[in-house]
Amino acid sequence: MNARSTSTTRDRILTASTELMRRNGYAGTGIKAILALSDTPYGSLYHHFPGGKEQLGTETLRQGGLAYLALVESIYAPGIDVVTATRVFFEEAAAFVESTDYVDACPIATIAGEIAGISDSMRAVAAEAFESWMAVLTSRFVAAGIDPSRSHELAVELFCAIEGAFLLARTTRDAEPVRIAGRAAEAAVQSSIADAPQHAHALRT
Amino acid sequence: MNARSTSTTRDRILTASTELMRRNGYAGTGIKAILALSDTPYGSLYHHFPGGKEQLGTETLRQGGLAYLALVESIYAPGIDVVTATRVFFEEAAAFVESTDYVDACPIATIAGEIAGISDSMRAVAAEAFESWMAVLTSRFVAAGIDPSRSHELAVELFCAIEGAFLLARTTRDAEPVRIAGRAAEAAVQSSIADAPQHAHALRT
DNA sequence: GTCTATAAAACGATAGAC
DNA sequence: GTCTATCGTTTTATAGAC
Repeated sequence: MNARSTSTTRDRILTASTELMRRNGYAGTGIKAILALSDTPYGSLYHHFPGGKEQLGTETLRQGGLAYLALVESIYAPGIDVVTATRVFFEEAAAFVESTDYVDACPIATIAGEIAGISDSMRAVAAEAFESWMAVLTSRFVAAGIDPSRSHELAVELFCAIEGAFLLARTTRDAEPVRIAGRAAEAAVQSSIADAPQHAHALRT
Repeated sequence: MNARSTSTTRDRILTASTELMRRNGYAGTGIKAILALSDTPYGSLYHHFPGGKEQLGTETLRQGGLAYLALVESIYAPGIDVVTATRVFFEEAAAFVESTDYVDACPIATIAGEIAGISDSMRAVAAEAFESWMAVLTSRFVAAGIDPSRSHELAVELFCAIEGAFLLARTTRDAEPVRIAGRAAEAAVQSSIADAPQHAHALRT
């Protein structure tokens, strides 16, 4: 056995789980649907995921979180202008939602909203993923000269804008909310840079 | 039979459904759990909701939408300063999420995210509810002297901010994102008024 | 590690007495 | 309109052959 063959089946299951759960949520996605999509026999799933559905959900959240983290890091590449990055991020998000006919948006938001109140272990993994995205944004804003405290707020604002817009876009089958949220986000980043002091930080009244 | 007794059982079922589905979603909420919470026998549900679970979900979305519409209308009361209303709205939202130990937030967002891709009829009802809230916001902003097109964008931005913040607050068990989003929303409304070409007098000072 | 057959429980829904 | 008993299906999970 080589390294590739030992992880292929497991990855295929996880890919199918991510695709289905991001659309229909955790409770709305059946084990059998995951097996059918990944073309995997029933028993293999419990060999690779002995913890059953909850383990599968947890690792789906983790994988989705890492995938989106990579996307955020690639768009907010170190050294790239954060205003431009913000515009590109929302533009690409809007185009993506449209390209999937409004079924796919955030890989883990639907799951997170559903399990936040019933599984604390899954909730914690989702929280970790969300915070990892915002940590990247915060660090990029700080690197752009924005006050650390303001950078964190800005990251939270951007997160809220994109997630709220994703929900609205999927529900109304219209990507315009993502573009509207994007223009607002871009302006917020722009004005935060304009307000940023060059050296000593001044207290704002 | 009088008017009150004919609607009591039905309302009790709907109240229980709203409470459970807003937390655990549509697929995550079982009929039996709704019956147990509402202390209603099994058969009564299918007497009042012959369409079964999907009808129950649809009317839950409708009721949740109307309840939140009333809340938005009460906070954004005609004649009240929209900047103040925005601050109050987010402050009360943050306090509410905390008071429920981060399990309750938007009454229909969790359901909407889950069913957007599987039930077009339920999706349409959720979209109608979301748009009714934004219509109130838009009309209030227009009344405050903000350009109609800008008013609509502002309403979308506020919707995205609160829904994204709700998701983040429930997932991280922290209401601070709601407060951060609120301050940003308040500033956005404020600056939109400042940019407004005409007089921005509130009807009442 | 892969696969099938099946167990055990939960689900949505119905029938029919009252 | 209320309530109980129960149907048929689907669900998660396991057992055991290969």
